[in-house]
Amino acid sequence: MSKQENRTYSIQDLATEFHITPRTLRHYEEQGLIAPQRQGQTRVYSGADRARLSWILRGKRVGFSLAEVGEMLDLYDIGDGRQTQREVAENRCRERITALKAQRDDINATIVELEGFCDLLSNLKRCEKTGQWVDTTTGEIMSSFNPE
Amino acid sequence: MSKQENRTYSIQDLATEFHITPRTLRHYEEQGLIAPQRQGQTRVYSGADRARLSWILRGKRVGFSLAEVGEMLDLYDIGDGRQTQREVAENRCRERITALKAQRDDINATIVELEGFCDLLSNLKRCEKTGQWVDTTTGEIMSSFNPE
DNA sequence: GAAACACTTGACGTTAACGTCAACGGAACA
DNA sequence: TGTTCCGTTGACGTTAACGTCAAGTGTTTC
Repeated sequence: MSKQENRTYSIQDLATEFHITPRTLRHYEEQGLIAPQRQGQTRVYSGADRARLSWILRGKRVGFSLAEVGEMLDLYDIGDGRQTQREVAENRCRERITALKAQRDDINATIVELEGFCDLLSNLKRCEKTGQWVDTTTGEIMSSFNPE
Repeated sequence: MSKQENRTYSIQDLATEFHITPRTLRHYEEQGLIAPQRQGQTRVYSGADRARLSWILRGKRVGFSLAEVGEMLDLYDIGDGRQTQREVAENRCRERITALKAQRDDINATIVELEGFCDLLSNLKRCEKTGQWVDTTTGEIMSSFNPE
């Protein structure tokens, strides 16, 4: 059904693909974020491991700590737990969503502000009159400059 | 023109308002992110300092390091520099915007996925058939569970 | 069968972003 | 005038997330 159901990956395979180092993968394993099979001593990663890694890295990109990523992954695993466990998981999950939305708002605000500043830089003509840069959050003047 | 043009703030004022510690403010000063006036030894923060702090903290919330925040603030200050300086600033700025948009995409994807998982938790009935949780990024099965 | 690889496990080093503590200074008040 | 608050400057401690060795174990390759 899937494209390649049971492919496996070496530590270097995943490291190269996701632009990280083998050390990083071992570190994630030490932290209990991922647990590949072994062939003797050598780690063998499955497709599910790869998906987990992808999740971990995206979690990192959005600002989660490894501990937080671990907690989120645990939530998935709790999916098959008892009713109360599931409710706890759902609440933690919704909290995260709320936090992420707030973070998205911060990012949007920053983008707007930086774009405004960029436009101001690329086209000073339109701002010769004011020559001031005002923070959109507080309405305070952060700095001023003199157009030529 | 502004509401309260020339108010000042003590280190504790700002610490309390922004839910940080005085130590943090001193640290930001050590890193050259902010430079309040002095009355003798004591730091006296202006409205502009407050705006700067607000910017710093939002930068942190969106995932900037202190060094990156410092660089961004420098860009603002370069606004009044020479033409070439300004072009450099604008490029760096646009790079940042691109990165922020990518980050926003990551956040949106994470929100979608978490919301899907939340819904799955809160209403298992609809998933009794599959009982599997699939990563949206890779299409790989991350875990499975048994509905009651 | 020796060399070259890829992988392993320690274990110590590093950087960022503060926390924490000691020791001190000046105003304000009982 | 002594204590109680802010505030200050060192300076060392801490945590997270790896980096960076060293030293050893298999496997393929010439």
